[in-house]
Amino acid sequence: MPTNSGAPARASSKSKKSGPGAPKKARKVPKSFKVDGTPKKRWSSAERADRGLGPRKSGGQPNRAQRRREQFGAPVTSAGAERPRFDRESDDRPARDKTPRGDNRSRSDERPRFDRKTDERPRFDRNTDERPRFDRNTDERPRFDRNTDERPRFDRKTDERPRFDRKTDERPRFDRNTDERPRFERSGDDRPRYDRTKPELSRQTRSERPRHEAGSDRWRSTRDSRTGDNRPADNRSGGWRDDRGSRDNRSAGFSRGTDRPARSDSGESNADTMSWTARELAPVDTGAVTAEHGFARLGLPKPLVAALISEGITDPFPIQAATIPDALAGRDVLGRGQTGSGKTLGFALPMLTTLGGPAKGNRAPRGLVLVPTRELAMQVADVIAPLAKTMDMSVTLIAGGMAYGPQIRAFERGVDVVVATPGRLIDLMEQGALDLSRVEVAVLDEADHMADLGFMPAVTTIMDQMPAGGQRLLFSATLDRAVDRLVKKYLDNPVTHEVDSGQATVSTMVHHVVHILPHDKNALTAEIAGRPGRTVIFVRTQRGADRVAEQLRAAGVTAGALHGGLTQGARTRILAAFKDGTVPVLVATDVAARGIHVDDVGLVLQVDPPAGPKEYLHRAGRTARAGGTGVVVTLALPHQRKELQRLTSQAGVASAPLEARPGDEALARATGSRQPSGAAVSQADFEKLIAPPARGGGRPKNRKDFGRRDAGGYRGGNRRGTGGRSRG
DNA sequence: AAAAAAC
Repeated sequence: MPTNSGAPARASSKSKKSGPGAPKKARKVPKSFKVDGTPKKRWSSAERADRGLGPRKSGGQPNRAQRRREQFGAPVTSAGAERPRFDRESDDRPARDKTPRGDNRSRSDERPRFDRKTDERPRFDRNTDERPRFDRNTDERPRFDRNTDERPRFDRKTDERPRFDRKTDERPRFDRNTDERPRFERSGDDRPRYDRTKPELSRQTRSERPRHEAGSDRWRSTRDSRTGDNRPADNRSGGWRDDRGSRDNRSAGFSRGTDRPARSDSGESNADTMSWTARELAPVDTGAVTAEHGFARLGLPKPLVAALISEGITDPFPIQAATIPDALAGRDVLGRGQTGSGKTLGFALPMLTTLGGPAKGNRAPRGLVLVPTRELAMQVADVIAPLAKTMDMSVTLIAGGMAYGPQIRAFERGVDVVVATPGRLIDLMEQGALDLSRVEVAVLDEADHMADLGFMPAVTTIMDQMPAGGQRLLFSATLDRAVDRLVKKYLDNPVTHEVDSGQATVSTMVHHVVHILPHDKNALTAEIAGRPGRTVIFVRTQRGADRVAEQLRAAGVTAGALHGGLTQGARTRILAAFKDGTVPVLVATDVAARGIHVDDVGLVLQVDPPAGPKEYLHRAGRTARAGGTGVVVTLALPHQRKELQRLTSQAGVASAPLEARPGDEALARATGSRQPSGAAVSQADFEKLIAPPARGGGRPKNRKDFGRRDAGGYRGGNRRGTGGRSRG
């Protein structure tokens, strides 16, 4: 040890020597005692007033011990002998007890501390104190006498109360043999709603299907519908797949429901789901396509090229030009292209071309696209479906939060391409509704994300169901070593295409880190969100999204929250309202960070820092898509500055930070920020804005999922949906 | 650590 006699090291304080002559460090001495052990003078408020001082600030408030002294008299007085424990000179505690307890304890040192071994708290003098005391050895508190106490007590060994044991659970209320409620049986599944011979049943809403204790929170979910928090109290990080192993877990409320009632709309049906139907293209004239056309030169068939032209897509983007030929050649491909650079078509076009057309005979899916979120699944399916249609192939969207019936029936009819999120796909696999044994082309979109800890088990489960040797295409804007395990296990001699010219983000994107003060955060958020044009705001948590959206509406900015804790219907509606401009500001968790394309998002505001450089790039990538321009603003509180410096530097977008207070002109020039109106957007008005969208031209057929009660025909189509939300 | 992925 260094012999720093001038400043005793922590270990050396074992030394008894701490008297007046000893070297002192201020922090080693309880601050309310002088170094010689006598207590410091503490001014009374009258004395403070005499000296022209105001009341004590919080740090100077008497602490508990001091208040007690004032109230009960002072066991600790200037006579040091009366508080022997705190007289360092005469302290006779065992040496090890005199080890300093760390600087953070110094404040409390002025108060009698409780030492389990040596404490003889004066305030509870054994001889005079009348209050019942608890002594571990002798106490025979009458009210808790073990022998005479009549109250039922809990004894781990003999207690008969039904307790929940994961393995041996025999809770009376869920007795397997006597319970009458319809029950999920893994084998011999007789769930009525999945009876494939009676498709009508599948169309029933969940609330109409036989099910467990409708409305029973214990059964349904641990979701807290008041706070909007869908997180179960436990098992938050265990991975949702793990919950699937035990039906008992589910019955005991360990599940993670997806049917949280919409906020402040608690009367609404739980079955607030999303529907999807393939978009259709206007008929195209394939005769107009020449072999000289950009996409045709890549080797794509005429119907596809014609369909692209009809969509206004005439020339391949670089990532498409790079990956399509290799993919058509049957190679496994790792494709990395900047956000908004056209990766979806980069895998969709070769996949459809390879599949060539509808299968003859067995029409189990031959193409599979796996994506991390439901919204992205819908978006990808929306891109692929019309293209597939031109080649007489069908595309099915398989994702949670949607009715089972259409998905199961789709497989009965025959499907060529499946676009799916992992959870529902596995669910259907386990039901036997889905056969992946004929998949020829499998795509992992956002592959690096699909390879992370939370998704990996589900992804491998699915990949393992597909025949080995099929073609695999992995795409992401941030395709890094995270996918190595997947590549090693499932890909064969893949070719990598990285089309970003070394640039992390597109050149049309401008990045600002804005240093702000904590109390300015809400005002600045509102000013930036109040800019004209579409804005996406990212926050870290679901509740943060709800909160920021609410605050923005209170400030007069029409903003809606999007996160995984909402019902799927609510998710779909708010995204639709954002896309059509009804709601110009979307406040989202990272559920919207990847892949989601909305035209003309002019600015991405990160109110909370992203989790990492990849998340930064993906969030930022919601703007400046397909050649457009965009601004990315990241707010940085003082304690986040370093972190953001590191993040932006790792993401390759570091730039000189701005400092801004509300009303800042430089910020206004950079972002278009402006003072919001201040006229709050009421909850009722907001809910009108996100009323069920008229998807697919608003044909009643497409709206049935918003009027879920119409199955029996006793109620008109979307009545319930609009009626429920448009009141008030 | 959070979010996301099923009912």
